[in-house]
Amino acid sequence: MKLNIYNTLTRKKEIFEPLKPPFVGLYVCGPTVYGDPHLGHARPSITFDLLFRLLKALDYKVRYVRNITDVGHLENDADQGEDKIAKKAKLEALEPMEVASYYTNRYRDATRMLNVLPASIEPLASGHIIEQIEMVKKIIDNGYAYQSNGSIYFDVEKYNKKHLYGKLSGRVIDDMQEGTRSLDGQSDKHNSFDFALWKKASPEHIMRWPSPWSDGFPGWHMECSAMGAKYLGENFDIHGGGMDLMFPHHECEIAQSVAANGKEAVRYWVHNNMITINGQKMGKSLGNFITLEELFTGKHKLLTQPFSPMTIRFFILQAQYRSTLDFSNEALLAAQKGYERLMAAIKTIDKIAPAKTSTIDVSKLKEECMAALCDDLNSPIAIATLFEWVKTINQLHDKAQTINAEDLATLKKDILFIVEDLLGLKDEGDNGNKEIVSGLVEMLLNMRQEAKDNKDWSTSDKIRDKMAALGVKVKDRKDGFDWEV
RNA sequence: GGUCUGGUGGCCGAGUGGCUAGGCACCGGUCUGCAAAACCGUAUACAGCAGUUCGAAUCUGCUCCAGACCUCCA
Repeated sequence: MKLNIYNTLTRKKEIFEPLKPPFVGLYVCGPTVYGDPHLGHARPSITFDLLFRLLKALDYKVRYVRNITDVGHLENDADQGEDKIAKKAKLEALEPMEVASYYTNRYRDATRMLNVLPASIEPLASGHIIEQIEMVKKIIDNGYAYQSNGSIYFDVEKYNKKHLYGKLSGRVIDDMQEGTRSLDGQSDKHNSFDFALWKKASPEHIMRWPSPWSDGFPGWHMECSAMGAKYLGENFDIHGGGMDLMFPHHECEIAQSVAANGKEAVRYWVHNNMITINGQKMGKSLGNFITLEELFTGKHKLLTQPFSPMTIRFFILQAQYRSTLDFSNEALLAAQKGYERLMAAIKTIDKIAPAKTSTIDVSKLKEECMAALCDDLNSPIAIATLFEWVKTINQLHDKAQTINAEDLATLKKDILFIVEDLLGLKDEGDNGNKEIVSGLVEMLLNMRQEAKDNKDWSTSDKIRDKMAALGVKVKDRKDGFDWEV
């Protein structure tokens, strides 16, 4: 089965053909670590985790590179633009790397909870300064960058004469000139749309490295080009990220690669859409985001209850990655119920008694789910298919249909493969359910107490015996009961 | 202003020319001491207008509305 994937570059779904099968190079823009990971971050994490899992299931040997941006990401592109990490560090009186490490850990914790597989390589921008400097040198040597007050800028106009700047985002350079004319503080740049490859650090700037041009730091777009080339080669298969990165970030990456190496690096550009809240993009700059921790704990004014990591994952997978997905308590609650129903059905499989013959065709499950996922990661269709099987499983349990032992084994194997291995959904089980457990035990024992009060001894003994069998010891007292596991 | 998406039933969300996903919620029924679960069934929809077509949610045009990007954002 072949993967069909939407390529932003061509605005079409294309059959995926790796450059060097069976190897696949996948690069995805990770977070800039200056704040807590939020629901928006979960989207690309899960989307490309699904792609990673699917590619592996298709027997490709995948090298998945997901970077951590810990330097170079400016607040804006003007000369006075402040590095995001440095700014946060100043605010909290910390070493910049302290900030970066803290939020990197927070990000890793959150993605682990979402059952996102670790990337093959998770490089830090700050660990690849040399590679970035080397790439800037190449661009300068090829005549596509100029120096200005110790900073190096990419000469977009010159590049655009030979190549097409804007091919990914559909942007035209002449239009852009008008749109951004009003910004001040760009005296170092020849044109407003030129972007920084290397920035000279101001005296108070802490994060700085030596370079042939000045003590400074690399521009944001450099890191992905440099690290992608380092770990995946000058030519690789897939580059992913959020749609909001399409311009300027990814556009600049293309220009940098062409300017440095004479060819484009990426074959397939894949972009996930945004999560919205009340129809508006959820984003740090808009201040309307909900962090993942807030979701997991329910501590946010917009949340009526906590939502588990798997509920979030299921919620995101219920939409196709190229559509916007609107957040609401109602939608999350629906996702939670649906997820629970799916998990319950998987447990029910073990209770089905095999029959001599099957009235169902088990082979279709895996086939249809794989076909859906291979069609541009259509996880909603895969999930819809799963729910048809949830119904079938329940019917089998009710003996409205029959299944033989062999098919039953296949059914279980395939459904676990789709749900756990591909979609990455796992049973959250009893973790952290102590309150529920003790609540349940108390409730049972209170019921038993009522039975005892009514002298319904058979019931009360039955409850005690069954609970004992489950490992709950009941101790009667004069005025009630004690219990322990 | 430029570029680009999208508007599907109470909510979320698939679906690119006929066969009208799926989840959640609702309603009726079966089952059940009651409840829950499960099963069976019903209902509700394609922003508007015009056009193409035997036939359009799906194609074309226009209108309205919403959103994204054009400064940083996943």
